[in-house]
Amino acid sequence: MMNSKTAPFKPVATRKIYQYILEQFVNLVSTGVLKPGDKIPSERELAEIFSVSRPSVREALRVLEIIGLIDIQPGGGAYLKEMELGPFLSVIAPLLFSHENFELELLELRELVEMRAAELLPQTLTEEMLVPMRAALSDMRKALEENDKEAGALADIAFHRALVLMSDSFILQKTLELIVSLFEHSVRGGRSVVLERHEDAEQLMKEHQAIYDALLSNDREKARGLLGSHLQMVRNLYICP
Amino acid sequence: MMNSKTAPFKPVATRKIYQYILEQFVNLVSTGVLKPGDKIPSERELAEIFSVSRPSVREALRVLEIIGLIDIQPGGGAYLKEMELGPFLSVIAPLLFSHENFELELLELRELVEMRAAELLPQTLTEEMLVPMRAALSDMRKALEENDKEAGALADIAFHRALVLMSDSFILQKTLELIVSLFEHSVRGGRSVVLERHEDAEQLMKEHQAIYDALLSNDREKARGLLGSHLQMVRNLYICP
DNA sequence: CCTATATAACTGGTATTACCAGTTGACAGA
DNA sequence: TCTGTCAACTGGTAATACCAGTTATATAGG
Repeated sequence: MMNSKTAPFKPVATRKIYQYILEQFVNLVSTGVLKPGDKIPSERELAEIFSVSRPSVREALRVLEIIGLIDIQPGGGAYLKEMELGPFLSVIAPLLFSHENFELELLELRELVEMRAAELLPQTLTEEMLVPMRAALSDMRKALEENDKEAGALADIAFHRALVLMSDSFILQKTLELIVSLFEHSVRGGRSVVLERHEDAEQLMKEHQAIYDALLSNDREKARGLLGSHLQMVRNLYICP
Repeated sequence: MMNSKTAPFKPVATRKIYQYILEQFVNLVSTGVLKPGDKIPSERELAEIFSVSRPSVREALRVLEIIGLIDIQPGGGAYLKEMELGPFLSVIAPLLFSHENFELELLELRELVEMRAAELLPQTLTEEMLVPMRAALSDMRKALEENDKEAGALADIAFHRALVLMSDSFILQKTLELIVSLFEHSVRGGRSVVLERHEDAEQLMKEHQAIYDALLSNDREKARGLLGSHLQMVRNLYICP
C-alpha cells in the first residue's frame, strides 16, 4: 500500500449526483432566488435541465421532502415551502423517544429557553411588539369559552412562541420550534398538550394573562418571575395529570 | 365542493412505499434489533424482501443516509452506525447560517446548556465520573505542548462534552452535540474553533484545569462560577479574534 | 506449499424506458 | 350555464441494463 507521505495526493472527492442537485436547490433558497410558494419544475423537466436521469432528480427531491423544504403533490407538482422540521422529526422521533423521561427533559429545556428569552426582552416593550401575544391570549380565551381544547393548546403554544419572538434571538426561536415539534411527535404528545380538566386550562389562562399584564406595564422582572412559576406548573401538570 | 360536515369521511392516507421501508428500519433500530455496525442487505436483496422495486429501496436508503443512520460504501455495502446529524446539517447549514450572528447566538445557547448542566451535576462527584474530563484535560495539555491546535480544539470540545455528560441529562447532551455539529458546519467554524494565539490556548487550558480542580474537591458552586467566566471569555475570543 | 495475480461475482450509482394513478384544464354536449 | 368526457399533464413505481468500483475465489507462478 502506498504511504501517504510518499504520495502527497489528496483523495478525489466523488460526490453523488443527487448531492449536486441538492446543493443547487439549497443555495437558491438560501440566497432568496427561490422563495416559499414557488413551483418546482416537473421531475422530467429537471432531469433535462440538469442533464441527469429522473431517478437522480427524484433522490434529490426525496431529501428535500424529508428536510421539509418542498411539498410534493402526486399528480400535481412540487412546491417550495418554509422549511419545517416536521417530516424529518417524524422519521427520527422513535429513535429519540425510546429514551426514558425524554418528554420531561424537553419541558425542562423549554423552560431554559423561555426564561432566557425573557431575559433578552428589549428594555421597552412597545404596544406593537405585544400584538402577537395579545392575539394568542384572545384566542385562548375564546377556546376556553367554547371548550375547544384543541384550539386552546394551539393558542397556548402561540403565546409562548410570541414571547420568544420578542427576544429577537433567532436561535432561541428555532430551538423552541424544535422543542414544540418534538413534543408533537412524542407518543403522549398529542394528548398531553391538550388539558383534560377545564379548571386547569382556566388556571393556565390566568397565568398567561398575568404575564401579559406584567409585560404591558413594562415590568419585565415580574413577568419573568410569573413565567417561571407558570412553566413549573405546566411541568407539574405533565408529571401528574 | 363537498363540505366536510355533509361528508364525515376522513381522507385516505396514502403513504409512499419508501416510507414503509423507512419505518421498518427506524423501528428495528429503536427496538435494538438492528445495532450499529450491522450490515444491511444489498439493495437487490431488500427489494426482494420487501417485494418492491430497487428504486423504492434506494429512496429509503437515501433518507437513512441523510439522517446519518447508515454509511453507504459504493461497491461495498451499507452499514448501520450511531445516528449522527452531520449529513443532515451539512444540507441545511446554508439555510441556517444565512442568518446574521447565528454563530454568536450558538455560543450563547451553548452557554445556557452548559450552565444548566453544571446545575444538574450530582451532589457528590465520584472519581470515576471525572475520568472523561481528566482524559480531555490531559489531551489538551499534550496538544498544547506539541502546539497541535487541531488536537487542542478537539480536546476542548471533549472537555465540555464530558461536563454535560455528568449532568445525566439526555437532552442537554443531544443539544450540545447539535450545537457542536452546527458550529463545525459554519462558514468560519473550522477556523474559529482553532485558536491562533498560543497564549490564549494556555489561558483556556488553565481555566479548564481550574474547573476540573473545583469539581474534584466537590465544590460545585465554584466550578459553576468558573465555567461561567470561562464561557464568557470564549465568547469574547470569538467576537474579537 | 505459499504467494501473487487474474478472474468472477458481487456491490452501489446511474440511465432508460415503461406503465399506472392521480390531477388539471379545455372542450363539447346537454 | 352547467356537466361530463377526454387529453395532457403530474408523480409513484417497476423493470432492466450498464458502469465502476469492491471482494472473494481460483488459478498460475514462485
